[in-house]
Amino acid sequence: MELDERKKIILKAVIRNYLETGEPVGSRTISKYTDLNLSSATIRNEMADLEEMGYILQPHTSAGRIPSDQGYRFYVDTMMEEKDREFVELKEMLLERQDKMETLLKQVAKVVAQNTQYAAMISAPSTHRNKVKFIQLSRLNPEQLLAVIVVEGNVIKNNIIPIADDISDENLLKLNILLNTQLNGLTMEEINLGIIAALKQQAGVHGSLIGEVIDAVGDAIKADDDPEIYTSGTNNIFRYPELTDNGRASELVGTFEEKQQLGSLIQESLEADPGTGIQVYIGDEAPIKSMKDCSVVTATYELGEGMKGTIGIVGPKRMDYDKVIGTLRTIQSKLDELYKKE
Amino acid sequence: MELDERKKIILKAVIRNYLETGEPVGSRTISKYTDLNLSSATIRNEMADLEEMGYILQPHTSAGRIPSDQGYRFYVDTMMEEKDREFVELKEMLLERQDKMETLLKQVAKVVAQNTQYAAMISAPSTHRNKVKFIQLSRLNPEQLLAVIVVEGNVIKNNIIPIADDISDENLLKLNILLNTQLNGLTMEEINLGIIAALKQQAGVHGSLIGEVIDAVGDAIKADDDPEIYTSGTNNIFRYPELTDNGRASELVGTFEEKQQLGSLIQESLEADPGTGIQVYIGDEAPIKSMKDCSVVTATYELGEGMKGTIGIVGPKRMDYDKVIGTLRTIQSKLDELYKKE
DNA sequence: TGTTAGCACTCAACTCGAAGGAGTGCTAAC
DNA sequence: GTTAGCACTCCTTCGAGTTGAGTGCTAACA
Repeated sequence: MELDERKKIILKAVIRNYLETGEPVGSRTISKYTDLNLSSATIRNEMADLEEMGYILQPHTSAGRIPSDQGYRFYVDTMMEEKDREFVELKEMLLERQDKMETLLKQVAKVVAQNTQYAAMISAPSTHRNKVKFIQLSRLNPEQLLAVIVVEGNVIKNNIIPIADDISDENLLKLNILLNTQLNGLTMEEINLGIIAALKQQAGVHGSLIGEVIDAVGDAIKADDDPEIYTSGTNNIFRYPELTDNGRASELVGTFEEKQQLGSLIQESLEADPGTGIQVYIGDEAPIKSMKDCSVVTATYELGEGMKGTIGIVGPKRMDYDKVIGTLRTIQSKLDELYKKE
Repeated sequence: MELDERKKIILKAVIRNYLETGEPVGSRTISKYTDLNLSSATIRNEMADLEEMGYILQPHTSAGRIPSDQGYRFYVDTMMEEKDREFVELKEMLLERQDKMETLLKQVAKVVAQNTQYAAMISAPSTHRNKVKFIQLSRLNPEQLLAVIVVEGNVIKNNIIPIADDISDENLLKLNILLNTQLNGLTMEEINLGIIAALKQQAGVHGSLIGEVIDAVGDAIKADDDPEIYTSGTNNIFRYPELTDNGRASELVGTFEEKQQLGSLIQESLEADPGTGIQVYIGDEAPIKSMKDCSVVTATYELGEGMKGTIGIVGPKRMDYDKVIGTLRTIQSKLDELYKKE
């Protein structure tokens, strides 16, 4: 069977109505709601078809219809194609460029959660593809060196390196020059074991000490800080009984604490990004079991210089997709503006 | 009226029983539970007295008794006096000394939450009283300096300082020497505006540029990183209906996300610490409104060099105080061991 | 005087059935 | 193809009745 124009209108009306009220939608409501001027009986026939086709379903025999996952998917797909969403005016917007990335990200998560009334999460941009701008080794004391590495985007990494023997100022200076000339301009991704080995060779036969230090610097660069993810508005899930009834709240709250699980979701969305930067996962489509009754909308953001991160919004399937996507687009562009001048 | 020995035994029996079952305790239960060999009628008389004295209360006329806040307080106080708690064997213990403080703290929170089955939080040790070990300014590029400050305990702070004019290598070297000779050995707390002003004077009439840089270094030192607090096991609160019924879960989950509120609680417990390092807040005693139906147990820990932080456990009032306090004591000593050798 | 048995009473929790109502599917007529 | 009408379904709500745990009080007992 085909989804003819009238069925589409009815389907959309059902979904819109359900998004607003959260209650199953009956045929009489649709009959009044739309300007199709059809009786409820006719609508009933159409709705029976739509149910057979899998777009809507009945919680029980004598109830109205609610959208199925397939129905939501249809709605999201056609909506996204149909019109470019307008930007949304954000309330309590207070995004300023921050010294600390962390502060900014927490702010963004908060603004998003407050504006949408869903749970929000945000991942720190990966710096793997950022270029090393500056490396410095300093002697803290005879047993410890301090390595400071600055990459584009002013992300700073520190590492304290324990050393077996003291190192002379001269050697330290040489080492600093060597590291900077050889590594500056490379991305963290590019600095692999081969390059480290080559470095060691160039450092000459200064003995194992230098080798150790170079290894430690390499480690510091590669060190994959576990995925930094910040969340906000977790308690917004309590606004939606379908997410919290039957003790499901516990599972969801737990998931929001397990940053690793959220990380996998964000990873997935980065990989699957078709270019629009926005993706919608409905129910089982998200790779996290505890979110099977949720919808997740993710957006890739960019903070200049190719630093990409992801914002995610988690809410009930009857989420206000328009508003959420609008909010995310707005945030995307604000962040873009904020860091354009760099 | 006095709390005679028999009343104490009965009160403890009521509390113990309620901690185990979570159900109001009736007189017949006590009559069998204790070896007082008293009939339920006698117990009823005693319980009526205890209620009048405020140690227990009835949810409704025909129900058993549950402990009041005052009752819990009595229980905790006498228990804590009576015996030194034994340490508790921790399950899934995996505490290793970590390069990153953050990783360790998250681990501790997780271990505590898993072992107690309550919600746990931990604050990063304050470094205000730690001494500055090392300061270094480096030139990133003509417009930016990088300030790196290392304090005892190997805590590293970074700051990028924008400068109006380029600075010569010579001046930078001088500045570094000045900063290190003047500030090393002082605690972050001690470095106030007066000292900064004195520094500026010593730097001479090098003009406003140097002054600005010194100010920025001062700011970097004082910069109060907002209280780093990590939580784990938030979803454990769902194990206790009295915390989650009537939509109270939302408020609690929200509180666990608002690190600032948790910070005030931790601050309060640091200030009130009588020396034992362990404190119990029952109901309203904690300074956070949303925790009025909870008990909070806090413990101060120390990571060598006077770096003190706080661990907190939040659960229902009918918390297994013995186990919780034992767990915290165990953690305290493990952390102490872990960092003793520094 | 303290303890106990006995009894009437209270009140939350559970069960059950009836009533109400929203909504459907089907049929027959337009 | 559309619609009015009607029987049917099934969730929800409500009140009544029942149950059972537990109490407070009284009177008797050691």
